[in-house]
Formats: sequence, structure tokens, C-alpha cells
Amino acid sequence: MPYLKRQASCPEPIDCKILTAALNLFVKSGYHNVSIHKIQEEADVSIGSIYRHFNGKEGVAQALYKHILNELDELIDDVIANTQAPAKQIEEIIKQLFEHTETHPEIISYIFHTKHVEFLPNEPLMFDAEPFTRIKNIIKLSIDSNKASEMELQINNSLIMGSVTKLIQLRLDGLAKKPLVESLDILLEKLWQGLGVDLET
Amino acid sequence: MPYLKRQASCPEPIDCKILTAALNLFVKSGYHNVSIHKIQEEADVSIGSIYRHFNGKEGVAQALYKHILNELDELIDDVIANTQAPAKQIEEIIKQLFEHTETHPEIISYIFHTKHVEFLPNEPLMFDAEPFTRIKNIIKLSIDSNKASEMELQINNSLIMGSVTKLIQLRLDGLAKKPLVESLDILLEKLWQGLGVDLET
DNA sequence: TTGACAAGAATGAATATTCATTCTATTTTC
DNA sequence: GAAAATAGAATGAATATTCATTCTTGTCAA
Repeated sequence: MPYLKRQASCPEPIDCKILTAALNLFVKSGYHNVSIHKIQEEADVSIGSIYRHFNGKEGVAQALYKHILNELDELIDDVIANTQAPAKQIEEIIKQLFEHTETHPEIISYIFHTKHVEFLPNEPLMFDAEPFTRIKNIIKLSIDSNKASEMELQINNSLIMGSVTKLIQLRLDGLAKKPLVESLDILLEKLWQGLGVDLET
Repeated sequence: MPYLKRQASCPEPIDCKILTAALNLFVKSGYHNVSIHKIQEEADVSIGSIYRHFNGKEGVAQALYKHILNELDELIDDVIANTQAPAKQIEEIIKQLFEHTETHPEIISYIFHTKHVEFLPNEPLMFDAEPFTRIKNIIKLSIDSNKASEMELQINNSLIMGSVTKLIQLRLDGLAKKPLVESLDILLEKLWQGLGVDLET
């Protein structure tokens, strides 16, 4: 099973094999271009097992989705636990995302480069999911927003998460030559400047 | 003898009917969830015609893609013809995109809310397509970039196009309550501020 | 003006294929 | 040895594509 943090243990359990295989295939070809049979082949398990564990293809995609959102949520927990100022928390979250783009591109791709609605119609839109609403809140806190309207909050959020998402996608598509962490400082400088945030480092 | 006016002649040409139907269906359900038969039904033409005109489902999607990229290209032509300063050109392009999001949401959605690689594997990545490389160039011109590195240009581009894309997607998903044009001024202010661009209006 | 004829556009039933799912047999685990 | 897990061949529903036929339109001879 793909973990953001932990290493998978030695005798890989069958459901982890399935999820790992599915993740790789989904990311490479897109959900609809991947058949159960391909997953079965790649994971080196039987079709029966896939049905027993996940009750079919959509079940696999859904389990993956929830698993990864969970890990993202834990990542945010960690950042919050170890960082004080909201603005610093945002910086750290972005940094972590950029790093994971290098070390776990499939996971990041499944989050940031996939249109889940097209195969998980019953899941809430991703940016309504827990980790992203939390990020939105931290952004709100990090910017002096006494008199900020709903609309302005949305713009701030779009500036930060929009540019981060765009960079991640460029990198995943091979259009960004260097690891994103190298862009981090410049990006943050421009972001905070645009948003009028003063950081007393 | 008085006679009823003939049915309005000039019936919509068949390939337009097909493209319009396909666009609506693709945007609503996603390419892979739309069958040729649904297109046939929605367009009120025969399956044979779809094959005659576009040689199948993928052909329809491809024709749509090229058609829409073309229109976007023309939009940029217009803006360039009527606006001097690059920064103003960018502003106008963003404004047009925001307006089109209200008046032609399907078209904008097909551009900004679709993963084309998953069904048009032979088309270049969208942000490598003509209109977007042109936008990238205008952005480059609009920002004093004598000493700007490749990386910095990419960050600038991500800030602008990333936030614009994000806002458009929010609006298309119904998560932005008001038309985006109302956000335009604030967005531009923050963008230029972040990018260090002075506008002598 | 009329009717015969040709060219090509449109039709949609029939076909071929793909692929998710089911089901029974087999193996493993405790 | 019972229960749980795994296997993968068989099934059939969904769906892309083909193609023989019908319809439309334009041309030209009588």
C-alpha cells in the first residue's frame, strides 16, 4: 500500500498489492483505460480477490481515494503540531507537497491530477474534502482577514492553491525541469507579497 | 390560397449538431461515460453520420478540441489587436475568460475542466497548445523580466494561470457564488502586486 | 416540364469486441 | 476439518463499429 510516511512492511498483504497496482495504473492511463484484468495482472492476484477485498473496480478507486485523503490529513496534523504561525504552516504544507511530488509522484498525481467525479460520482468534490477545507481555514488565519469578504477569501485561496496545483501539474507532466522545492522560496515571496502578508521571520 | 410559412429552412448542419451534442454530454458526464449511442440520440442524427463525419467517438472529441482551441486563439488575436500593453492584454484575456465562463460554460469547461490526455493521447498537452504558449509569452512580456530565469517565468505563469484556472473551476463546480468578473479587480491587484508589476493606468 | 439516372449522404440493424462481474473449484489458515 | 481466502474460467451486458439499404439532391435527355 502506498504510504506517504511509513514504509510498507515485508510480506505485502494482498489488499496493499491491489491498491499499489491500481494506483500506478490509474495514474499512468486513467481510471477508464484500466480494466480489472490489468489490475489483476499487475498486482499478481486473482480477480476473485479484488472482488472479495474491494467489491470491484470502483471499490478499489474509492478505497485508494479515502486512503490517500487520510494520509494527507495526517500530514496536515503533523504540520500543525510542529508549527505555530498559520502562515508558516501553509509554507510547510506547500513544502511537503512539493517534496512528495518528487518522492511519491503517483500519490500526488492521484490527488492533483485526476478528475475523481468521473468515476466516483458519489464522493464529494475533492476540494470539499477534509484536508482541503482545513487548508482553506489555515489560509484564512494566515492572512489578516477581519474585513475580508467571502469572495476575497476565495481569491486568496485560489492564488495559493491554484499556483501550487499548477506547478505540481507541470512537474508531473515533465514540463518543470527542476524539483519544485527549488521554486519554493520565490513562490512564497510572490504569494505573500500579493496577499499583503508580513512574515516576521 | 394562404399557406403556412414553410418550416424555417437553413437547418443546422449535421456536423454542428453532432459537435454541440457531444460537447454537452462530454462536459456533463465525461468522455468515457458517454457512448456513441447517447451522442446519436442527443444530436438526433444516425450513428452512421457520426462515423461518416468524424470517424467515430474519438474523432468527435478531437474535432471539438481543435475547434475550441481555435476559437481561443482567435480570442487572443482580438485582444492583441485592440490592446497595447502586454499587462493590459493579460487583464483583458482573463476578463474574457471569466465572461465566457458565464456565457459559454460548456466550452470553458471542455478546456479547463477536462483531462484530454485520457482520451486524446496523441494531442499535445493542452498547455503546450498554441493559445496557451502565446499567453505564456504575453505574461513574459508583461513582467519586467530581463534577469528572470526560466524557473521564475514558470512561477509567474503558474501564479496567473493557476489562480485563474482555479477560480474558473470553482465557478463551474458551483462553489463560487458570484460571476467571476466581480472578482476580477481584486484578483488582478493581488497578482500584479505579487509579481511586482506597476500599471500606469 | 417531366422523368430517368447518378452520386453521395444518412440510416440503423447486425456484428464484434471489450470488460465488469459471477460462480464454483481449489488452496490456505487456524 | 471447518472457515476463510484465492483462483480464474465462464457469463453476459454494454458499446464501438460495420455495412447493406434507403433517402435526397442535382443533372440531363426527351
